[in-house]
Amino acid sequence: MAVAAKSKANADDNKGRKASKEFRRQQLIDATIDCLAENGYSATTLAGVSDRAGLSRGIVNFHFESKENLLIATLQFLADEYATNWKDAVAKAGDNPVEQLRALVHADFNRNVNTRRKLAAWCAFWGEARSRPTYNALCGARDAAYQELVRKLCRQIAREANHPGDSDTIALSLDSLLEGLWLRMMLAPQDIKLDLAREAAMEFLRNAFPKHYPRQ
Amino acid sequence: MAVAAKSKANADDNKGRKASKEFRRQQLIDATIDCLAENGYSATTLAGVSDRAGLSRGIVNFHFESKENLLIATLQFLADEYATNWKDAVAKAGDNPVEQLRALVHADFNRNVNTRRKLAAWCAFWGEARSRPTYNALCGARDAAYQELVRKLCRQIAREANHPGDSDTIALSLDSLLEGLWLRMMLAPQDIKLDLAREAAMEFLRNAFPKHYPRQ
DNA sequence: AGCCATATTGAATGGCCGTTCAGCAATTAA
DNA sequence: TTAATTGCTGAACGGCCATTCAATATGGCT
Repeated sequence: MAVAAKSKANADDNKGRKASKEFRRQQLIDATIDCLAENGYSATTLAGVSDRAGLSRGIVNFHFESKENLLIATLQFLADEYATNWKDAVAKAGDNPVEQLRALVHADFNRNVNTRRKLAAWCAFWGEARSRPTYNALCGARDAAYQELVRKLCRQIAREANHPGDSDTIALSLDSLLEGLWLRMMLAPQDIKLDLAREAAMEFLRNAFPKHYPRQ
Repeated sequence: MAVAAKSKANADDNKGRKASKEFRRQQLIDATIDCLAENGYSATTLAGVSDRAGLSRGIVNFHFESKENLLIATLQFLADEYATNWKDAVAKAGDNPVEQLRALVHADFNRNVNTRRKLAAWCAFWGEARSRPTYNALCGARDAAYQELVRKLCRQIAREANHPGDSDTIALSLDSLLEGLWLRMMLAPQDIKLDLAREAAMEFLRNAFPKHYPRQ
């Protein structure tokens, strides 16, 4: 899905040999996400990926050198997309920390980033992250910059409100809650839809900072 | 570690051929948890498991028929242990919903259940759960009964307090927060220790039900 | 048209891993 | 001591899968 990248000015080179290197890479990354979502990490094979992309067996090694590289590139893509998403959202929210934090939370449930297949792919990498340093580094999905920003915003808001609790603890809870909601959406998608999850996260904000996120 | 089970009255049959069937199974399950934690799901092999258990190659198929069965038994063990842990904790907490919920939260950070290796094993299964119905069923770690109880307790407490928010939403957030904290403890164990995670969860309760969980 | 560069193919290769099973060793019963 | 039972072993087998690479197809260029 959503193959956006194109290297040069040539627009619609999407089929056959005309496809640029960048396009092929993205095509294979998309197929990999599909396979991860459908079969899990352990059952994701190069044969499966190339079949799904409608290309031949050797194609991945041609474009990525190895399976490992393909998987890293896939995770890298997910991480970049995720980071771009929340950075854009915050940038659009203006200067107010309260609005910025609200935007950050909403960004997590953006329909572009928060797809079933992408959720499942993230989760597949989480499962392997402990044993692979490279994955672990990229899997700090909500990476250092994200966490730092959440902490900063919580601190600002808490100071304004003379909030009794420790703002860093609230920031940690918020991070974890968002990740936990993603995990639940993966494990039990029938129970918890996007709107419900976002509502749960907003309810958290209302409880943590009642003055800044009033009800109704 | 912590191999407790023994089938009959014979106590210290822990080595050699005397080991009972149950003991061997548990020994292999423990080795599997170690391998999952160390190598991840995809790199967990029967050779690795039997090596770690100090037994021969064919041992797993002898006791479990197949690798798949071993993994299911391992997940089953983790799920049972987890369930026993929170049920015991709640039982000891008396009749008060407030105390019961507090006990439930604390149970999640019990040092018996919340180990690095067990966390990592859980996470390994989460990554595969989407594509394997059997795992998915068992991976509702905080299973139906657990979630039902959390909802019930939140409802009771919220009613007493005339709480403005929807108690089911708070219950969902709490579930997700706890799972998210587990995930974070796995992905970044150096950043977040047991005490910090528990503190974050308790802070959530204080914010959600300030009258019932007062500060200090 | 003819040529070159290069993207792509797919059969061949080799390694790894789950499974099998005939045999061995330990324990128990007779 | 002998026989029978049963836990356990580890070599052998077969299948799957990542990787390689010589051959081929394609598009751009002159």
